[in-house]
Amino acid sequence: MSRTALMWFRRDLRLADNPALLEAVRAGTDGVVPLFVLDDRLWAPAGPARRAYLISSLADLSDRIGRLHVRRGDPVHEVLAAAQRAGAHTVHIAADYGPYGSTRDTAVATALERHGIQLVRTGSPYAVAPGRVVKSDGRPYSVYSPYARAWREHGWRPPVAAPEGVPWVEQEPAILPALPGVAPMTLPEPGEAAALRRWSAYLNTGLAGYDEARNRPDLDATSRMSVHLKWGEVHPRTLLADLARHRSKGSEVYRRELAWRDFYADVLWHHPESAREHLRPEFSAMPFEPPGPAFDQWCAGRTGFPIVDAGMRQLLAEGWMHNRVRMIVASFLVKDLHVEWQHGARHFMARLVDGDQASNAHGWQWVGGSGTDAAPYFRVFNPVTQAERFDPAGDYVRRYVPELVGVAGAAVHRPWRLSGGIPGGYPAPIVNHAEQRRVALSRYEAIRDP
DNA sequence: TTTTGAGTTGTTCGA
DNA sequence: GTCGAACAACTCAAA
Repeated sequence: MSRTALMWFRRDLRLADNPALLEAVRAGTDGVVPLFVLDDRLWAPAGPARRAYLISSLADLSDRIGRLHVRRGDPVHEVLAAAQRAGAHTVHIAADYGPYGSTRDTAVATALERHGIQLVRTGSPYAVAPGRVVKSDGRPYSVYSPYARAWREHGWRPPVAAPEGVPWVEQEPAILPALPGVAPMTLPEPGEAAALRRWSAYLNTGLAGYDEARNRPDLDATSRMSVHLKWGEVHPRTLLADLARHRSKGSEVYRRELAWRDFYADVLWHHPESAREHLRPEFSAMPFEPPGPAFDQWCAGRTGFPIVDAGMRQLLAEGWMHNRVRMIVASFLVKDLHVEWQHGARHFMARLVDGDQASNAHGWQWVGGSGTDAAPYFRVFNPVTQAERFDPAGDYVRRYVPELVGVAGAAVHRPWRLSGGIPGGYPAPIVNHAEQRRVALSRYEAIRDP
């Protein structure tokens, strides 16, 4: 009887701290077939940055294990076909809790079962899997703080080591398919080893000051773990275990950010429709503007508000944006341009190298006010105040907005005030913020008490 | 069972 | 310039 197992990698492109892989090794005494399926449904909306990063991370994983089988198509067909070719009796995965992923996995499990093959789910991409932390009445939390407290009390397992001497099965030449739509751009170094190197360096140099410096886009003060967490090149358990050994205010705050990640995955698990719809139904009555020329200017980084434009251009250039700036540009789209959050969220997902459906949709809804535990409606980010507070010398803006490199210091945040006028080629502000703030507040007022 | 108070990444206004 | 209050409404947990 065959003892071959199939390890279906998805968002867990690592060998260390990978319980599903340990299960596969335990079950596959005769061999473990490593498989990745480029899922057509996920490939198309991933956008050039995320596609390019994924391909290079897969190449890295393939190098490390000898040969990763990469297929493209419908997972229901590809996983079954690969399992049958290998004679595998079990297929091993880390559970996916997203609206599409969980449905897809159920379909794959059903197809496998018809052929006597079992889909074994072990672990998840989260420290605490969605649905595991609930209130005393059994219902899910809808507010972050109590969730985070319960999340901490619930706790998580310690990391597990990478398996040694895995009998990887080389089934066929695994050449990454030539793929259209992969943009040549400068992306973070991919792979598990690079992720752990970066993390280790951050632990020693950046973490202690994280609580303050994390809000400063002009500094390179964040860990940049988001892309590695997105693809599971590192598991949050690994980070949490290291955080516990590096006690500081920065460490505490960093752990809270990991709790936000689990919280949003939990919210999406309980409310799958919130990936696309307002979580608070009253927002369906909110008047929004259809995306028009102003939306295009926002996408292109030509709103005339330097901090907004710098952020949007960083996104286009690097597939990444500093989190503080994500909030500023999101607030600008929803509350200054009155465009529904879904349009901005879609643009983000098409560009971000670390784009995660749960964090993205609920980050946007937090800003827009329609989410679980969202910012109160009257919290409208002022793009100039935010810029002066968090990019005090204007370095971040000048890095991404070449039209303004000649403007020294914080004056760069108000180019319309420069004595020589707005530098050539840079747009005038497309809206009056104070005015649009009042418009936003009155629109929120309207849906509050109909 | 009911009450109370804390929470939540901001801005503006007026003293 | 600095500081506290006001800007709502609601969840959650402790009292």
